[in-house]
Amino acid sequence: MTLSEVAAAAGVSVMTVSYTFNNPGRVAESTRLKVVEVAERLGFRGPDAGARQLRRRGGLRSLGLVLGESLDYIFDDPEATRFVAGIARECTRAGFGLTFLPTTGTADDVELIASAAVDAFIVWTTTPDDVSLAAVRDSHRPAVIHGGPAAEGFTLVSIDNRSAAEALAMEVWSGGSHPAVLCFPLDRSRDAGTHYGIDPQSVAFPVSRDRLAGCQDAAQALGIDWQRIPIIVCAHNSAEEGRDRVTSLLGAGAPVDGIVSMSDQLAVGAMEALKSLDLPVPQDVTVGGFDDSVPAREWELTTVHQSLLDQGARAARIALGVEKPGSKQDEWRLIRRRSSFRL
Amino acid sequence: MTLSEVAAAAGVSVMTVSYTFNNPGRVAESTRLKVVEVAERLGFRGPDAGARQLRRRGGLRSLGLVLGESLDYIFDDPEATRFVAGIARECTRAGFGLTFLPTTGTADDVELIASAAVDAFIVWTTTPDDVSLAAVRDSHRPAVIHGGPAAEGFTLVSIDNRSAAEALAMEVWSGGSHPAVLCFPLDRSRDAGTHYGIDPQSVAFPVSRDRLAGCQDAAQALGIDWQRIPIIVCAHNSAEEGRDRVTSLLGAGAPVDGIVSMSDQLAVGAMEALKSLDLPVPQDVTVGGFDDSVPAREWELTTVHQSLLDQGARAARIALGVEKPGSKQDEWRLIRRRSSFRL
DNA sequence: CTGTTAGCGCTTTCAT
DNA sequence: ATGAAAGCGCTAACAG
Repeated sequence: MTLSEVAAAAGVSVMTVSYTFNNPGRVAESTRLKVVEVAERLGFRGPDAGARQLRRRGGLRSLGLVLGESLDYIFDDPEATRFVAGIARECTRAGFGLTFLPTTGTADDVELIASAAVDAFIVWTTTPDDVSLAAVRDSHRPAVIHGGPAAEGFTLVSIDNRSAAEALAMEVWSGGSHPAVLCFPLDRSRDAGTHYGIDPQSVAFPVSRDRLAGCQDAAQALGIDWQRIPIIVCAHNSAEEGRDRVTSLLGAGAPVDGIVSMSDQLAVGAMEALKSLDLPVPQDVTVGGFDDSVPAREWELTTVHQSLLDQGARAARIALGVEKPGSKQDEWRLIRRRSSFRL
Repeated sequence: MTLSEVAAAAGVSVMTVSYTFNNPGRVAESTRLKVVEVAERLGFRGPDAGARQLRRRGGLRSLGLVLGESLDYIFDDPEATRFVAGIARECTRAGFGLTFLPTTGTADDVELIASAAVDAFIVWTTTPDDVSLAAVRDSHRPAVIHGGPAAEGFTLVSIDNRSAAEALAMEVWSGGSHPAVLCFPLDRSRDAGTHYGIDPQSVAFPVSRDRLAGCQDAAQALGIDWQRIPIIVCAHNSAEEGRDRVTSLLGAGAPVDGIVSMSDQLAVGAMEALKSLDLPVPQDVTVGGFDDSVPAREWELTTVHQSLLDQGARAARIALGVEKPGSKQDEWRLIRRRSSFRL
C-alpha cells in the first residue's frame, strides 16, 4: 500500500496525500478528510519509513546495540542492565530509538548488522575475532565498544580493568597466603572449571583477560607464584554459580583465604558458600568484587566502584556525536569494606 | 557518500560496487580489492539501509517496543525485564532487531513513533489517552498491546487481571476483617498515598484498574464495605516503597490483617515491614502478590502465577506475524503458599 | 565478469 | 490549494 494507490483511490495527486500526512495544514479540510477516510479504508500504513528517510536524508534516528550475549543474559545481569539504562537515557534525550541487535555467533550476524536500520553502533564487549565486529566496522557507521577489545575505528569506553583488578587483588590477597580468582568466562565456549596458571594473553574476552592480567600483576608484587592460584572460571555471572563453584572447590578441601571475584554477583555467591562452609569472612577468607552494586553494600563487600550507567550514557553520547571521544578512560576506585579487613 | 561516488572514484560501475558489498563472489577478486580499497579511503559507510530496504522491499527487520515509562524504570522492574527478554528471544529467532522507543509524554512522541524504522509495534501497558497509542494506530503497522488498554486495531496480550485479582483477594482476605490493597500507580502522575473507595473505572492505568476491580468484586463477595478498604498507592514497583508505605500506615496504628499486593515486589516490601513491626505473617497478617517471581518463592508468598516471558514471546510472535492473534487470554493460576494460611 | 536500464515510495521544488 | 517533474541511493532483471 503506497501513497500513490491512496491518491488514485481518493482521486487526488500523490502530493496531496503526502501533505495530508506530513503537513495537514496545507490541504483543504474537505480534501484532508477524504484522503484520511480512503487511507483508513485501504489500510494504508502511513509513509514508508525507509523511503522517507531516503528522501529526507534525515538518518534513521536509532542507535544500534550489538549484543554477543543472548538478550536474556544481558537482562539477567543487573550491571549490564545499568549500562543499557545509561544508553537509553541519552537516546530518550536525543529522540532516538535504541535497537538491540542480538547476534547469534553465526554468519547471519553480518546481515543483521549490515542491514540494521540504525545510525550508529555500540558494541557490548566481545572477542577480537567476532564477525559482528568486522560487520560493524564495514558498515562505516560511528561505533563505540564497551569493555573491549580496543579496535581500530572504534572508540573504547571502559575502565582500566587491569589496574583496577591489581588494586583489588593487592587489597584482598595481602596478608594471606592462599589466593584464588573467581573468573568470568574466558571465551565464547563459556567452559567452566578451575584452572591454574592461565596466561592472560590467551584469554579471548578482553574484560576477563585484563582483570586476570591485573591479578597476575598483584601476585607478582606479593611474591605469590601465579601457577599456584586457582582460577575458578564460571560460565555465567550469577551468585548461584559463584556459590556452587566455591562450595565444590573449598568443600573438597582446597585451602583458600582470599578470593578476588570479577563481579559482586559472583563474590556474593562466594560469601554465601563460605557461610555454609563455616568459614567466616573476613577472618578465614577475604573477598573482593567488582561494580559496587547494591548487594555489595548489603554484604559489606570490598569492591571496585564503577558506574555502568555513566559508561552507557557516555558511549551513547559519543555514538550520537554529542560528545567527542576523548582519550581518558572511565573512572574507578577501590571501596574498602569489611570483607577484606584481614584481622 | 554513496555507491555511485565510490564507483566513480574506483572507475567501475555502480553495480560493481553494489555487488562488492552484497554479492562479492560475483566480482573479480582484483576488482573487489580495488573497490574495497577505494571505499575504505573515502570512508564509505556501506549501502544506505533505508535505500536498500526501499528497493528490496524486505521490511526494516526490527520490532518496535513503545515504552511509556522511562527505560530506567523498565529495567528496574524484574518482571518487565522478563517480558522484554521474551520479546528478544523471538526477535533473535527471526533475525530481527528490537527497537526501544522511549516516549516522553510530549508531542515529540508522535514523530518518534511515526518515523520509527520498525515493521511492527509492541506497546507496553499505558493509558487509553496516550498520544503514542494514537501514533501507533495511525502508522497502520501491526501492533500488540501488553496489559491494556484493549483498543481497536490492537491485539491484546494479557491475563485476565480482574479475575486473577479477585481470586487472590478471596484467598488473602477471607477469614480476616481488615483488608488492604497495595496498589500500582493510578495514572501518569504517579501520585502516591492511601485512598479509600476508589472507583476502579476512574483509574487510568488498565492493569491497576482491572486488579482494583477484582479486589472490589472480592470485597463484595465477602461482604466487606469497599469504602473501608485502604488502597495504598505506590509511585513505583519496588520492595522499598512497599515497605515504607506499609510501615507508615500500620505504624500509625491502622488495623490491617490481609494485604493484597499488585506485585511480588511490593508484597515482599510489605512482609519486610510486617517483620519490623512484629506482626507475624500469616498469623497476624496474610499477604498475597502477583507474578510468582523468585522472591515470592523465597518468602513463601501466595501469588498469582503468570509468565511475562511467555507473554513477551507471544506478543512478539503476533507482531511478527508468526502467530495468529487468537482470542484466548494468557494463563494465570493462584499459587497458595504460607503467607495466606489463615491460622 | 561487468554494465545498462528501470523504478522502489517518497518529498522537494517549482509551477499552476 | 493542488499538481508535475525530478531524483534521493539502491538493486533486480537483463544484457553484453
